[in-house]
Amino acid sequence: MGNAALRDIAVIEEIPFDDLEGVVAVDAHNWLYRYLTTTVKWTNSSKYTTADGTEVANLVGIIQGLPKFFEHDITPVMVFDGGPADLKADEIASRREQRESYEDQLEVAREEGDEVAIAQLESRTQRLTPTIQETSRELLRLLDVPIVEAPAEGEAQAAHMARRGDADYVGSEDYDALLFGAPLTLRQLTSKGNPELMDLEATLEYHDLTLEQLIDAAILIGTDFNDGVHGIGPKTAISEITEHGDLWSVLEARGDSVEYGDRVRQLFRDPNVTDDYEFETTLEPDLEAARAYVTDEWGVDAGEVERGFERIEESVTQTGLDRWT
DNA sequence: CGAAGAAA
DNA sequence: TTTCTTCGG
Repeated sequence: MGNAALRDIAVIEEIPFDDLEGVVAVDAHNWLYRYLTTTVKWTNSSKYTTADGTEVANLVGIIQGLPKFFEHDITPVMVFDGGPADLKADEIASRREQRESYEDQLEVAREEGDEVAIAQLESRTQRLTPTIQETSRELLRLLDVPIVEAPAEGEAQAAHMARRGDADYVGSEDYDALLFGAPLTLRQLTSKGNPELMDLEATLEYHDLTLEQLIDAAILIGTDFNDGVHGIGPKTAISEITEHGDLWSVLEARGDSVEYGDRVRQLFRDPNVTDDYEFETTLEPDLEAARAYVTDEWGVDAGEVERGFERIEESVTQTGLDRWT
């Protein structure tokens, strides 16, 4: 099940865009997914599909979404989910292998009934096609937007970067970021109004919990990787953890059990992340190449991306996008 | 995922 | 008051 109940636990406040400054490690999958579901929805979907049926809504989404960052003092770093770490010229074959490898792993997990592994793989596999991943990366590269390849969940990697101080915020709609230990998470970066700031320290302080206890509470409620205990919502989860200390004590006291509790706990406490990344925050986008890529190479209607490019261009000429160094 | 209404 | 369920986006 989902874990929308975390919203009731997390300390979240609206923050003016102009108060933001620094680097935001964006969960690229979530960010892109947003446009693939919403942008396509209310407009003519054929507009975002080429003659041979290739989805290009992601390109439109990127061009419409990036100005949000550029027009304010925040540099996006796009963190992609685990997959091929290297995107060179001869990657088609290896990418296919990678996909099949995921499929195989999923198959094995299903056969074994390993619910946690299934959930984990599905969260990575979802529905960003290889083409979408590839064209997104290429467009971002032309725009000089940094990309980081996560070994597994992009969410976890982004949180890791924020914890190390290499990013000031994690950008994601997902409350899981909190459980992965992201100090500050920005939500609603795509929509019109101001974003929300989710504060881990404030959350822990408010409930007088440790991060480990917060994770345990979340497991009781239910996460993307496990079903919670029936009858336990945010309120009782917090009070039970507070009373008994940790997950196992709570379960023992109530005579309840939770499937794969230890696995899920480990998933959040010690996620698969890497220190092997590097990026510059001084952006030098090649707008001409980006325009050509989107309109000429992929045939996107120029009108669809005109305003977005203009906004990016204005940001570039006015600020050079190099305020951060 | 969020909102709203039912159920507990 | 809190949790469960359903439905819309």
